[in-house]
Amino acid sequence: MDKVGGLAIDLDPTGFFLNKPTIINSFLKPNHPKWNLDFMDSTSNNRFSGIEFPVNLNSRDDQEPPAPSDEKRVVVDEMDFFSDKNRLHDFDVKASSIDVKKEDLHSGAPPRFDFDVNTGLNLLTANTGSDQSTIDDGISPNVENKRAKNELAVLQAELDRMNAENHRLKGMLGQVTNNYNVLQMHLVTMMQQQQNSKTESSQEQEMMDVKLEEKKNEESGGKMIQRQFMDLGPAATGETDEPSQSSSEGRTHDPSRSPHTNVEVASKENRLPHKNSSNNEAVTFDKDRSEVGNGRDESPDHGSQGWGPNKVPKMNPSKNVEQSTEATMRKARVSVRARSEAPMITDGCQWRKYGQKMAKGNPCPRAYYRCTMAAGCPVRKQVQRCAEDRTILTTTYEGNHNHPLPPAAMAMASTTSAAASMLLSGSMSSTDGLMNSNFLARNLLPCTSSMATISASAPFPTVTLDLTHPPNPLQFQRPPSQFHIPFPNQNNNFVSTPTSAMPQVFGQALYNQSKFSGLQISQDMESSQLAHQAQAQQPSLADTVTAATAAITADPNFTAALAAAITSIINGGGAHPNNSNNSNSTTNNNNNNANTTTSNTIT
DNA sequence: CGCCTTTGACCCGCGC
DNA sequence: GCGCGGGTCAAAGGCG
Repeated sequence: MDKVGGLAIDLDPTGFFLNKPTIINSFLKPNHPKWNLDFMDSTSNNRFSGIEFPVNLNSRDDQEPPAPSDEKRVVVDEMDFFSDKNRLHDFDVKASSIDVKKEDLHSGAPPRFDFDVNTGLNLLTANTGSDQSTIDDGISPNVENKRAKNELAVLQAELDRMNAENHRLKGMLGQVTNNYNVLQMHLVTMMQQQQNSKTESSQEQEMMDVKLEEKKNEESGGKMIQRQFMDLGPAATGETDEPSQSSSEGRTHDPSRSPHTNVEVASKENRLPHKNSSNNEAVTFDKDRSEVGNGRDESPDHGSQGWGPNKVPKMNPSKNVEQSTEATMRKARVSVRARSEAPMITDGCQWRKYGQKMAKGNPCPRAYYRCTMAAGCPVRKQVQRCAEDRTILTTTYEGNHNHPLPPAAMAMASTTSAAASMLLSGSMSSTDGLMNSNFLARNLLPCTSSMATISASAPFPTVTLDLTHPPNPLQFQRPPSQFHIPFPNQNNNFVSTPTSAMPQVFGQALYNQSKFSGLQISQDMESSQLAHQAQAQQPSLADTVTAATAAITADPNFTAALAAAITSIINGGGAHPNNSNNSNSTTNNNNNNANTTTSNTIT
C-alpha cells in the first residue's frame, strides 16, 4: 500500500496513480451516505472529479456527519470515478477502507479531509481528465447527472446520425422523383407520337367538318371567324407531318385554312391578338425581329418578351420551330389565386424581384419576379393582390424552367403545368374564343365549378386556378372575356391520356404537350365528334385537380390558405358557373385586354 | 461582399 | 404624334 500525502492508493497495474493527490472539492450528499470528491494529481495536474463512494462511517447509526473533532473511520466499499472530460468513461474503485479525518463538517465551508487509506484500492479501470468546471460551482456533479448527460450525448449523436440519414434519403427521393418524371415524359412523348400517327388519318375528315362549321358561322353571324389556333410547338409535330400545309397556310394566313396552323401563324396569334387577323399580318410580319426563344430569355430586354400585349415577341417566319415553340410556351400563363397573408405564396422556387409597378385599376402594386434557381431560367411570375379582396393573392406564372426542380417546387410546377395543358389544349385566338369557348361550355365541361378559369382574351392564353373559393359569388365579377373550365367532380372517372397526364415541371410539360395537344384538341372540339373529344379533354382537368392538391399539400402555408377551396373541389362542391361569377383571376393580368377581346362565359 | 429589394427611368405597343 | 399602361432595366441602398 502506498501512502501519498493524505491519500494512499494501492496501485493496480492496469490503473493509474494519483501522485500526491489533493482534494480540491468535496461534499456529502444530503440524506445519502455518499461522499463526492474531486482529486487533483499534484504532479500531472490531472483532475479526477466526481469521485463518489459510499461511506461507511464507523458511527453509522445515523447519517449525520460526525462531530468535527471526531476522527472516524470510513470504509469505502466502492468508489465510482467519473471524468468530466470524458464523460463516457468511469471506473470503479474497490477499496476496503479509508480513514477519514473530518474537519469543519458543521460549518458552511466545504469540508476538508485528511485521508489515510489503510487498505488498498483496486483500480479496475482508469481515465483521466481535467475539468475545472466542477471546481467553480463549489459542488461536485453527481454521477447520476453525469450519466444522464452521457445518455443525452449518445442520444444527440444518434439523432444527428438519423438526421443525416434522413437528409440523404430525402435527396435520394428527390432524385428518384426526377428520374420518374423524366421517364414519364419520355413515355408520354412516345405515346403522343403514336397517337398522332393514328389520328392523322382522320384529320382530313375533321378538317372538312371544321370548314363546314366555319362556313356556317360565317353565314349565321355575318362575321368572319378566322381559324387561328395557337400552335403549340414543333409538334405541330403531328401537324408537321403535313409540311406542305403548314408552311404555306401559315404565311398566307388564309382565313379559311384548316386548323392545322403552323408555327408562324401561332406566333402571330400571340403577338397581336387584339387586332384582327389582317392587321396582325400586316403589322407583325413587316417587322423583322428575331429575339424569340433565344438568349434574351435570360436577359429579357424591355419590350421583347414581356407579359403584356406589347411584349409579344416578333417572329420572323423564317425562325425555326423550336424557337417559336419556346416563345409560344412562354406566353402561356397560369394564374393561381389563393388567399394568403404572405406577400408571396411559397411555391418551392427561388425568385428574385426585379420590378414593381402600380397596375391600373388596382391600388395594390404588382411585383415582378424572376426565377433564380438556375442561371438563365426564363420563368417569371407576377404577384398582385386582388383589389376587391386583398387577402387574395394572384400569382401568374409564365415560362419554362430550364432546370430541375425540388419536390416542393415540383408541386406547384405540376399544378401550373396541368392547368396550362388544359389551357393549351383549348387555346384559341380572340376570334376563336367565341366559338371555342362555346364548344368547351357545351361539350367539354358538363360538370361545372368555378375553380379554373381560362382567359380566351389575348394576348396570351391564361388559365387561372381560382383556389380562393370566395364566399360571395358576386364579389368578383368575371370579366366578359373569360369562360370557365370547371374542375371535375371527384366521382368522374377520367381516363388519363398522354396529353394531360404529365406531372412534369412547368416548362418541360408545356413544351412537350404543346407538340400535339393544342392543335389537335382544338380541331376535335370543332369536329362533329364532340363527345369523344370531351372525353379526351377531361383528363387535363383531372390532372389539374391532382396537381393542385399536390401543390397544396406540399406547402403548409398554402394548405392553410387553400384548404377551403380544395375541399370544395374534392367534394365536387364547386358552384355552377351560373352562380359562381366569382373568378376574375385574370382580371389583374388582362384587365386592359378584356374589352378588346371576345369570349364567353360558360353557362 | 454578395445577394436582394427598391424605385425611377426607359422601352414598347396600343389607342386616340 | 402623343399619352397611357405594362414590362423591364439598372443604379442605389439594405441586409446578412
